[in-house]
Amino acid sequence: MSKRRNKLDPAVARAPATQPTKGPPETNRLDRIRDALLAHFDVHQRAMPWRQTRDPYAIWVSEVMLQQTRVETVIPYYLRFLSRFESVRALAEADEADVLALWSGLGYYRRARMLHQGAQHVLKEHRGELPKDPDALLAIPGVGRYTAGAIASIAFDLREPVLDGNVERVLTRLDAIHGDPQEKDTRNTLWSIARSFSDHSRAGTINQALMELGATLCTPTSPQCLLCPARTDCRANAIGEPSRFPEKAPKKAPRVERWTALVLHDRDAKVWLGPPPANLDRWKGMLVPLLLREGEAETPSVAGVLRASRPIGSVTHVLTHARMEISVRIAALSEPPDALEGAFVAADALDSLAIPKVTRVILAAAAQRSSSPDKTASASARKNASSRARKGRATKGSTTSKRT
DNA sequence: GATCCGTGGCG
DNA sequence: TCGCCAAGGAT
Repeated sequence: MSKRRNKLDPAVARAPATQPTKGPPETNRLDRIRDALLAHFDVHQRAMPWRQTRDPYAIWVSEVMLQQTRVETVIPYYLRFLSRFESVRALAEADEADVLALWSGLGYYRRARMLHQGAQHVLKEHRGELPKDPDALLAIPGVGRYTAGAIASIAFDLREPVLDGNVERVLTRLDAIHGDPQEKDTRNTLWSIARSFSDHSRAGTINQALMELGATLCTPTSPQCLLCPARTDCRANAIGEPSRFPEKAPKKAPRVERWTALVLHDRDAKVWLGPPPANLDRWKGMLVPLLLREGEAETPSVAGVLRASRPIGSVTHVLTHARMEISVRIAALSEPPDALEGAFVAADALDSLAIPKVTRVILAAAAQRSSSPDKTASASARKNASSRARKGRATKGSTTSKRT
Protein backbone atom coordinates (compact mmCIF):
# COMPACT_ATOMS: atom_id res chain seq x y z
CA MET A 1 0.00 0.00 0.00
CA SER A 2 2.98 2.25 -0.25
CA LYS A 3 2.43 2.97 -3.89
CA ARG A 4 2.21 6.63 -4.62
CA ARG A 5 -0.87 7.60 -6.48
CA ASN A 6 -1.85 11.10 -7.33
CA LYS A 7 -5.44 11.00 -6.29
CA LEU A 8 -7.43 13.53 -8.16
CA ASP A 9 -9.35 16.00 -6.14
CA PRO A 10 -12.74 14.26 -5.86
CA ALA A 11 -14.57 17.44 -6.77
CA VAL A 12 -12.48 17.76 -9.90
CA ALA A 13 -12.60 14.08 -10.73
CA ARG A 14 -16.37 14.20 -10.82
CA ALA A 15 -16.29 16.67 -13.68
CA PRO A 16 -18.40 15.51 -16.62
CA ALA A 17 -16.50 13.45 -19.14
CA THR A 18 -17.10 15.60 -22.18
CA GLN A 19 -18.94 14.53 -25.29
CA PRO A 20 -21.93 12.19 -25.36
CA THR A 21 -23.92 15.27 -26.26
CA LYS A 22 -26.18 13.05 -28.32
CA GLY A 23 -25.55 9.90 -26.36
CA PRO A 24 -23.33 8.00 -28.81
CA PRO A 25 -21.95 4.72 -27.43
CA GLU A 26 -18.27 4.19 -26.74
CA THR A 27 -17.64 2.52 -30.09
CA ASN A 28 -18.60 5.72 -31.84
CA ARG A 29 -16.23 7.62 -29.61
CA LEU A 30 -13.42 5.32 -30.68
CA ASP A 31 -14.31 5.77 -34.34
CA ARG A 32 -14.53 9.51 -33.91
CA ILE A 33 -11.10 9.76 -32.25
CA ARG A 34 -9.53 7.48 -34.84
CA ASP A 35 -10.97 9.50 -37.73
CA ALA A 36 -9.81 12.75 -36.18
CA LEU A 37 -6.32 11.35 -35.59
CA LEU A 38 -6.06 10.05 -39.15
CA ALA A 39 -7.27 13.30 -40.69
CA HIS A 40 -4.86 15.31 -38.60
CA PHE A 41 -1.96 12.94 -39.25
CA ASP A 42 -2.54 12.91 -42.99
CA VAL A 43 -2.03 16.67 -43.03
CA HIS A 44 0.45 17.37 -40.22
CA GLN A 45 2.74 14.36 -40.03
CA ARG A 46 6.43 15.16 -39.97
CA ALA A 47 8.67 14.00 -42.80
CA MET A 48 10.88 11.09 -41.80
CA PRO A 49 13.12 9.00 -44.06
CA TRP A 50 11.63 5.71 -42.86
CA ARG A 51 8.21 6.93 -43.94
CA GLN A 52 9.42 6.90 -47.53
CA THR A 53 9.90 3.15 -47.64
CA ARG A 54 7.96 -0.05 -47.12
CA ASP A 55 11.09 -2.14 -46.74
CA PRO A 56 10.49 -4.11 -43.53
CA TYR A 57 14.24 -4.20 -42.84
CA ALA A 58 14.52 -0.42 -43.04
CA ILE A 59 11.49 -0.01 -40.79
CA TRP A 60 12.97 -2.49 -38.33
CA VAL A 61 16.23 -0.54 -38.19
CA SER A 62 14.35 2.70 -37.64
CA GLU A 63 12.24 1.24 -34.83
CA VAL A 64 15.29 -0.05 -32.97
CA MET A 65 17.10 3.26 -33.32
CA LEU A 66 14.01 5.11 -32.13
CA GLN A 67 13.83 3.16 -28.88
CA GLN A 68 14.23 5.80 -26.17
CA THR A 69 15.67 8.17 -28.75
CA ARG A 70 14.23 11.24 -30.45
CA VAL A 71 13.41 11.39 -34.13
CA GLU A 72 15.78 14.28 -34.90
CA THR A 73 18.65 12.43 -33.27
CA VAL A 74 18.02 9.23 -35.18
CA ILE A 75 17.70 10.57 -38.73
CA PRO A 76 21.41 10.99 -39.61
CA TYR A 77 22.29 7.67 -37.96
CA TYR A 78 19.51 5.91 -39.84
CA LEU A 79 20.60 7.27 -43.22
CA ARG A 80 24.24 6.36 -42.65
CA PHE A 81 23.39 2.91 -41.31
CA LEU A 82 21.11 1.93 -44.20
CA SER A 83 23.59 3.29 -46.68
CA ARG A 84 26.27 1.04 -45.24
CA PHE A 85 24.12 -2.01 -44.44
CA GLU A 86 21.52 -2.15 -47.18
CA SER A 87 19.98 -5.50 -46.35
CA VAL A 88 19.49 -8.06 -43.62
CA ARG A 89 22.27 -10.12 -45.14
CA ALA A 90 24.70 -7.22 -45.33
CA LEU A 91 24.11 -6.46 -41.67
CA ALA A 92 24.25 -10.10 -40.61
CA GLU A 93 27.59 -10.62 -42.32
CA ALA A 94 29.18 -7.42 -40.99
CA ASP A 95 31.64 -7.29 -38.11
CA GLU A 96 30.10 -6.23 -34.83
CA ALA A 97 32.80 -3.58 -34.45
CA ASP A 98 31.67 -1.96 -37.71
CA VAL A 99 28.04 -2.01 -36.60
CA LEU A 100 28.98 -0.40 -33.29
CA ALA A 101 31.11 2.17 -35.10
CA LEU A 102 28.06 3.38 -37.04
CA TRP A 103 26.09 3.41 -33.78
CA SER A 104 28.71 5.51 -31.97
CA GLY A 105 27.11 8.43 -30.19
CA LEU A 106 23.58 7.08 -30.40
CA GLY A 107 23.75 5.33 -27.03
CA TYR A 108 22.18 2.15 -25.65
CA TYR A 109 24.75 0.14 -27.57
CA ARG A 110 23.18 -3.17 -26.65
CA ARG A 111 20.51 -2.24 -29.22
CA ALA A 112 23.17 -2.34 -31.92
CA ARG A 113 24.56 -5.67 -30.77
CA MET A 114 21.06 -7.15 -30.61
CA LEU A 115 20.12 -5.75 -34.02
CA HIS A 116 23.24 -7.37 -35.43
CA GLN A 117 22.32 -10.68 -33.79
CA GLY A 118 18.74 -10.17 -34.94
CA ALA A 119 19.87 -9.89 -38.55
CA GLN A 120 21.78 -13.15 -38.18
CA HIS A 121 18.65 -14.73 -36.71
CA VAL A 122 16.49 -13.52 -39.62
CA LEU A 123 19.05 -14.68 -42.16
CA LYS A 124 19.22 -18.13 -40.64
CA GLU A 125 15.60 -18.71 -39.66
CA HIS A 126 13.78 -16.73 -42.35
CA ARG A 127 16.20 -16.64 -45.28
CA GLY A 128 16.80 -12.95 -44.72
CA GLU A 129 13.14 -11.98 -45.05
CA LEU A 130 11.48 -10.44 -42.02
CA PRO A 131 8.53 -12.56 -40.90
CA LYS A 132 5.03 -11.08 -40.68
CA ASP A 133 3.84 -13.20 -37.79
CA PRO A 134 4.05 -11.12 -34.59
CA ASP A 135 5.23 -14.13 -32.60
CA ALA A 136 8.01 -14.78 -35.10
CA LEU A 137 8.96 -11.11 -34.88
CA LEU A 138 9.02 -11.34 -31.08
CA ALA A 139 11.52 -14.18 -31.33
CA ILE A 140 14.06 -11.89 -32.99
CA PRO A 141 16.74 -10.64 -30.58
CA GLY A 142 16.10 -7.03 -29.61
CA VAL A 143 12.47 -7.11 -30.77
CA GLY A 144 9.97 -6.78 -27.96
CA ARG A 145 6.24 -6.30 -27.90
CA TYR A 146 6.35 -2.71 -29.09
CA THR A 147 8.78 -3.26 -31.97
CA ALA A 148 6.98 -6.41 -33.13
CA GLY A 149 3.70 -4.48 -33.27
CA ALA A 150 5.32 -1.56 -35.07
CA ILE A 151 6.87 -3.74 -37.78
CA ALA A 152 3.71 -5.84 -38.20
CA SER A 153 1.41 -2.84 -38.51
CA ILE A 154 3.63 -0.35 -40.36
CA ALA A 155 5.52 -2.69 -42.69
CA PHE A 156 2.91 -5.42 -43.15
CA ASP A 157 -0.43 -3.65 -42.61
CA LEU A 158 -1.47 -6.07 -39.90
CA ARG A 159 -3.93 -4.99 -37.20
CA GLU A 160 -1.40 -5.07 -34.38
CA PRO A 161 -1.13 -2.51 -31.58
CA VAL A 162 1.85 -0.55 -30.30
CA LEU A 163 2.34 0.87 -26.82
CA ASP A 164 5.29 3.19 -26.31
CA GLY A 165 5.77 6.21 -24.09
CA ASN A 166 3.80 8.43 -26.45
CA VAL A 167 0.83 6.12 -26.83
CA GLU A 168 0.85 5.49 -23.09
CA ARG A 169 0.56 9.21 -22.46
CA VAL A 170 -2.12 9.80 -25.10
CA LEU A 171 -4.28 6.90 -23.95
CA THR A 172 -4.06 7.66 -20.22
CA ARG A 173 -5.18 11.20 -21.01
CA LEU A 174 -7.96 10.29 -23.42
CA ASP A 175 -9.58 8.08 -20.78
CA ALA A 176 -8.17 9.81 -17.67
CA ILE A 177 -6.66 6.51 -16.55
CA HIS A 178 -5.19 6.51 -13.06
CA GLY A 179 -2.33 4.37 -11.80
CA ASP A 180 1.29 3.99 -12.78
CA PRO A 181 1.51 2.61 -16.34
CA GLN A 182 4.37 0.46 -15.14
CA GLU A 183 2.02 -1.59 -12.99
CA LYS A 184 0.73 -4.71 -14.65
CA ASP A 185 -2.98 -3.95 -14.39
CA THR A 186 -2.64 -0.48 -15.85
CA ARG A 187 -0.32 -1.80 -18.53
CA ASN A 188 -2.77 -4.51 -19.56
CA THR A 189 -5.55 -1.94 -19.76
CA LEU A 190 -3.44 0.28 -21.99
CA TRP A 191 -2.47 -2.58 -24.31
CA SER A 192 -6.13 -3.50 -24.56
CA ILE A 193 -7.11 0.02 -25.54
CA ALA A 194 -4.19 0.22 -27.97
CA ARG A 195 -5.45 -3.01 -29.53
CA SER A 196 -8.91 -1.56 -29.97
CA PHE A 197 -7.38 1.42 -31.77
CA SER A 198 -5.35 -0.81 -34.07
CA ASP A 199 -8.31 -2.97 -35.09
CA HIS A 200 -8.66 -0.98 -38.29
CA SER A 201 -7.66 -1.19 -41.94
CA ARG A 202 -5.11 1.58 -41.45
CA ALA A 203 -3.61 0.16 -38.26
CA GLY A 204 -0.05 1.19 -39.10
CA THR A 205 -1.10 4.77 -39.77
CA ILE A 206 -3.20 4.91 -36.64
CA ASN A 207 -0.31 3.66 -34.56
CA GLN A 208 1.96 6.29 -36.03
CA ALA A 209 -0.71 8.96 -35.55
CA LEU A 210 -0.98 8.10 -31.85
CA MET A 211 2.79 8.33 -31.44
CA GLU A 212 3.02 11.51 -33.48
CA LEU A 213 0.34 13.14 -31.35
CA GLY A 214 2.24 12.25 -28.20
CA ALA A 215 5.48 13.58 -29.63
CA THR A 216 4.12 16.88 -30.93
CA LEU A 217 0.95 18.03 -29.13
CA CYS A 218 0.17 15.65 -26.27
CA THR A 219 3.58 16.25 -24.71
CA PRO A 220 4.54 15.43 -21.11
CA THR A 221 4.46 19.06 -19.97
CA SER A 222 2.23 21.84 -21.29
CA PRO A 223 0.34 19.85 -23.92
CA GLN A 224 -1.22 21.93 -26.68
CA CYS A 225 -4.78 20.77 -26.21
CA LEU A 226 -6.26 23.62 -28.26
CA LEU A 227 -4.59 22.17 -31.34
CA CYS A 228 -5.44 18.56 -30.57
CA PRO A 229 -7.76 16.75 -32.99
CA ALA A 230 -9.12 14.64 -30.10
CA ARG A 231 -9.61 17.43 -27.57
CA THR A 232 -13.41 17.12 -27.46
CA ASP A 233 -13.14 13.44 -26.63
CA CYS A 234 -10.31 13.76 -24.11
CA ARG A 235 -11.32 13.18 -20.50
CA ALA A 236 -8.10 14.55 -19.05
CA ASN A 237 -8.70 17.75 -20.98
CA ALA A 238 -12.27 17.86 -19.69
CA ILE A 239 -10.96 17.58 -16.16
CA GLY A 240 -8.69 20.48 -16.93
CA GLU A 241 -5.33 19.02 -16.00
CA PRO A 242 -4.09 16.81 -18.83
CA SER A 243 -0.47 16.99 -17.70
CA ARG A 244 -1.46 15.12 -14.54
CA PHE A 245 -1.50 11.96 -16.64
CA PRO A 246 0.13 9.49 -16.76
CA GLU A 247 0.69 9.01 -13.04
CA LYS A 248 4.28 7.83 -13.04
CA ALA A 249 6.26 6.98 -9.93
CA PRO A 250 9.19 9.33 -9.25
CA LYS A 251 12.53 8.08 -10.46
CA LYS A 252 15.34 7.06 -8.22
CA ALA A 253 18.53 9.05 -8.06
CA PRO A 254 21.43 7.60 -10.05
CA ARG A 255 24.18 5.90 -8.11
CA VAL A 256 27.63 7.45 -8.12
CA GLU A 257 30.56 5.54 -9.58
CA ARG A 258 34.12 6.71 -9.03
CA TRP A 259 36.65 5.91 -11.75
CA THR A 260 40.13 6.85 -12.79
CA ALA A 261 40.84 7.27 -16.48
CA LEU A 262 44.45 6.82 -17.48
CA VAL A 263 45.16 8.49 -20.80
CA LEU A 264 48.29 7.01 -22.30
CA HIS A 265 49.87 8.66 -25.31
CA ASP A 266 52.92 7.83 -27.35
CA ARG A 267 55.39 10.10 -29.08
CA ASP A 268 53.23 10.35 -32.20
CA ALA A 269 50.36 11.88 -30.21
CA LYS A 270 48.39 8.69 -30.50
CA VAL A 271 46.22 7.65 -27.58
CA TRP A 272 45.86 4.17 -26.21
CA LEU A 273 42.35 2.71 -26.45
CA GLY A 274 41.16 -0.74 -25.59
CA PRO A 275 38.12 -2.72 -24.51
CA PRO A 276 36.39 -1.62 -21.30
CA PRO A 277 37.16 -3.60 -18.14
CA ALA A 278 35.03 -6.61 -17.32
CA ASN A 279 33.08 -4.64 -14.73
CA LEU A 280 31.89 -2.19 -17.40
CA ASP A 281 29.49 -4.07 -19.68
CA ARG A 282 27.77 -0.89 -20.68
CA TRP A 283 30.33 -0.25 -23.44
CA LYS A 284 31.10 -3.85 -24.28
CA GLY A 285 32.59 -4.14 -27.76
CA MET A 286 33.67 -0.51 -27.84
CA LEU A 287 36.94 1.32 -27.23
CA VAL A 288 37.79 3.38 -24.15
CA PRO A 289 40.91 4.69 -22.40
CA LEU A 290 42.29 2.70 -19.49
CA LEU A 291 39.56 2.81 -16.85
CA LEU A 292 40.01 1.79 -13.24
CA ARG A 293 37.12 1.51 -10.84
CA GLU A 294 37.81 2.94 -7.42
CA GLY A 295 38.47 0.27 -4.86
CA GLU A 296 39.46 -2.39 -7.34
CA ALA A 297 43.07 -3.50 -7.45
CA GLU A 298 45.04 -2.88 -10.62
CA THR A 299 47.59 -5.20 -12.15
CA PRO A 300 51.27 -4.53 -11.31
CA SER A 301 52.02 -3.14 -14.78
CA VAL A 302 49.05 -0.78 -14.64
CA ALA A 303 50.04 0.25 -11.12
CA GLY A 304 53.43 1.21 -12.46
CA VAL A 305 52.00 3.39 -15.19
CA LEU A 306 49.58 4.89 -12.71
CA ARG A 307 52.46 5.99 -10.47
CA ALA A 308 54.18 7.57 -13.45
CA SER A 309 51.07 9.52 -14.46
CA ARG A 310 49.97 12.95 -13.37
CA PRO A 311 46.46 14.22 -12.58
CA ILE A 312 45.04 16.78 -14.97
CA GLY A 313 41.42 17.16 -13.86
CA SER A 314 38.12 15.39 -13.53
CA VAL A 315 35.01 14.89 -15.59
CA THR A 316 31.49 13.84 -14.69
CA HIS A 317 29.51 11.72 -17.09
CA VAL A 318 25.81 11.24 -16.35
CA LEU A 319 23.96 8.17 -17.56
CA THR A 320 20.44 6.97 -16.95
CA HIS A 321 21.17 4.98 -13.80
CA ALA A 322 24.63 6.09 -12.85
CA ARG A 323 26.79 9.16 -12.53
CA MET A 324 30.44 8.55 -13.32
CA GLU A 325 32.93 10.75 -11.47
CA ILE A 326 36.14 10.27 -13.40
CA SER A 327 39.59 11.43 -12.32
CA VAL A 328 41.66 11.90 -15.44
CA ARG A 329 45.39 11.27 -15.45
CA ILE A 330 47.85 11.23 -18.30
CA ALA A 331 51.14 9.48 -18.91
CA ALA A 332 53.56 9.28 -21.80
CA LEU A 333 54.45 5.79 -22.95
CA SER A 334 56.73 4.54 -25.65
CA GLU A 335 55.00 1.21 -26.00
CA PRO A 336 51.57 -0.19 -25.14
CA PRO A 337 51.34 -1.67 -21.64
CA ASP A 338 52.13 -5.34 -21.44
CA ALA A 339 49.31 -7.83 -21.23
CA LEU A 340 46.77 -5.24 -22.27
CA GLU A 341 44.56 -5.70 -25.29
CA GLY A 342 44.32 -2.48 -27.26
CA ALA A 343 46.38 -0.11 -29.36
CA PHE A 344 47.54 3.45 -29.87
CA VAL A 345 45.04 5.30 -32.04
CA ALA A 346 45.42 8.55 -33.93
CA ALA A 347 42.87 11.16 -32.99
CA ASP A 348 41.63 11.51 -36.56
CA ALA A 349 40.83 7.80 -36.63
CA LEU A 350 38.24 8.00 -33.88
CA ASP A 351 35.33 8.64 -36.23
CA SER A 352 35.66 5.24 -37.85
CA LEU A 353 35.82 3.34 -34.57
CA ALA A 354 33.29 2.17 -32.00
CA ILE A 355 33.71 4.99 -29.52
CA PRO A 356 31.25 5.94 -26.78
CA LYS A 357 30.89 9.56 -25.84
CA VAL A 358 32.74 9.08 -22.58
CA THR A 359 35.90 8.31 -24.55
CA ARG A 360 35.67 11.63 -26.36
CA VAL A 361 34.97 13.44 -23.10
CA ILE A 362 38.02 11.98 -21.40
CA LEU A 363 40.32 12.57 -24.39
CA ALA A 364 39.10 16.14 -24.74
CA ALA A 365 39.81 16.83 -21.08
CA ALA A 366 43.27 15.29 -21.38
CA ALA A 367 44.05 17.25 -24.52
CA GLN A 368 42.92 20.52 -23.00
CA ARG A 369 44.91 20.17 -19.80
CA SER A 370 47.97 18.54 -21.22
CA SER A 371 51.08 20.70 -21.01
CA SER A 372 51.66 20.07 -24.69
CA PRO A 373 48.21 19.88 -26.22
CA ASP A 374 49.61 20.18 -29.73
CA LYS A 375 51.08 16.75 -29.32
CA THR A 376 48.19 15.00 -27.71
CA ALA A 377 45.10 16.13 -29.54
CA SER A 378 43.72 16.54 -32.98
CA ALA A 379 42.59 19.89 -34.26
CA SER A 380 38.98 18.98 -33.61
CA ALA A 381 39.69 17.84 -30.06
CA ARG A 382 41.53 21.10 -29.37
CA LYS A 383 38.64 23.04 -30.84
CA ASN A 384 36.15 21.24 -28.64
CA ALA A 385 38.32 21.67 -25.59
CA SER A 386 38.96 25.34 -26.16
CA SER A 387 35.32 26.10 -26.86
CA ARG A 388 34.47 24.42 -23.62
CA ALA A 389 37.17 26.40 -21.86
CA ARG A 390 35.67 29.61 -23.17
CA LYS A 391 32.32 28.71 -21.75
CA GLY A 392 33.99 28.05 -18.47
CA ARG A 393 32.76 24.58 -17.78
CA ALA A 394 30.13 22.17 -18.89
CA THR A 395 29.95 20.76 -22.35
CA LYS A 396 26.50 20.13 -23.64
CA GLY A 397 24.12 18.25 -21.49
CA SER A 398 25.32 15.52 -19.29
CA THR A 399 29.01 16.09 -18.88
CA THR A 400 30.93 18.57 -16.82
CA SER A 401 34.61 18.86 -16.18
CA LYS A 402 36.94 20.85 -13.98
CA ARG A 403 40.58 21.22 -13.18
CA THR A 404 42.11 19.71 -10.14
C1' DG B 1 9.02 -7.02 -11.05
C1' DA B 2 13.12 -4.26 -10.48
C1' DT B 3 17.24 -2.88 -12.52
C1' DC B 4 20.23 -1.72 -16.10
C1' DC B 5 21.44 0.46 -20.37
C1' DG B 6 23.55 6.51 -23.44
C1' DT B 7 22.84 10.63 -25.10
C1' DG B 8 20.90 15.12 -26.26
C1' DG B 9 17.43 18.75 -26.00
C1' DC B 10 14.54 21.55 -23.45
C1' DG B 11 11.93 24.39 -19.93
C1' DT C 1 21.58 25.12 -13.81
C1' DC C 2 19.47 20.90 -13.58
C1' DG C 3 15.96 17.49 -13.70
C1' DC C 4 13.05 15.39 -16.99
C1' DC C 5 12.47 12.15 -20.50
C1' DA C 6 12.48 10.15 -25.19
C1' DA C 7 9.08 5.22 -31.27
C1' DG C 8 11.96 -0.31 -25.11
C1' DG C 9 14.23 -4.68 -24.28
C1' DA C 10 17.01 -7.93 -21.73
C1' DT C 11 18.21 -9.96 -17.54
